[in-house]
Amino acid sequence: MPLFTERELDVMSVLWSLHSGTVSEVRERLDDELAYNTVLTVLRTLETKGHVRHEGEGKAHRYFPTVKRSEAGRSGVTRLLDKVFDGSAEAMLTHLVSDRKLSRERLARMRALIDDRLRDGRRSK
Amino acid sequence: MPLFTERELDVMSVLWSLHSGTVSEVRERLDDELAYNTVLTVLRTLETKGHVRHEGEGKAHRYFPTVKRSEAGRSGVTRLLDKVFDGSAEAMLTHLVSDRKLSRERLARMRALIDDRLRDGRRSK
DNA sequence: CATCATCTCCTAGACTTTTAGTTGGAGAGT
DNA sequence: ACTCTCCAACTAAAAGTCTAGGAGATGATG
Repeated sequence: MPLFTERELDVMSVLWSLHSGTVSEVRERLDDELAYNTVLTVLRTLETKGHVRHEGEGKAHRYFPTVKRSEAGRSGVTRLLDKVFDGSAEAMLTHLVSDRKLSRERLARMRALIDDRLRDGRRSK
Repeated sequence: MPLFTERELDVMSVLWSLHSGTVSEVRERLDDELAYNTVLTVLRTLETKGHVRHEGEGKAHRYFPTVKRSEAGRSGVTRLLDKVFDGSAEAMLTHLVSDRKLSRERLARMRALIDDRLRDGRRSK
């Protein structure tokens, strides 16, 4: 189960959206202004932990996530669900849909997702 | 925005479910077997940060959460949504409903939750 | 060859997690 | 009253992790 610190998550977030990145590329996209070396350090820590790997690219290194967004997503959701929502998926969903500007389209897709599950369940029960 | 470390979250989780607890009560409910002092230290750290408070009870201290589950829930969901799911509530919902033993009843309630939002949205748009 | 970007090595403060050892009070026994 | 034991809190601190970045080597390129 991948677990990230705050800063590591910032960096992973950038890598997931770029698919890969050099230290400079990551650095540019971060919200906070960090020194080049700081970003490099975080990437190396992530590499030690096995969450990213790198390849040489000219003189620079290009880093790739080895953990998928969805894996991190799963463990994050599980953790939050267990520890904070005491296993109540409804409680968590409430926060997900409340007080947030979700378009009708998005909400409709979300409902469709649940409908699908309800249909599947009927058969496989 | 309350932010908890791993261990702090374990302890908060127990406090939320018991509503309050002494060091020993919390200790007994934790999954990991920690020394009494370890739990005490975590509680004191949480108190310093303002996430719990305590009252005397005989010679012992009784700790109370000062942060509600729902507050922690909101910030947790927001963080996960932004950093891991790149703002996609559907993607997050997918993890919430997939590959988990959710009862029909629970799924139905979840759908109802979204239906409510869709109805509200129609009026307030 | 000088320069610029990037890497490697290293340091350091702050925070987290864990625990050993100490203090003090309440109740039980003598 | 004195001492023993038990419990809980407090003190102190070791060990580990996280965050941040300086100093200097390196290598590609003008």
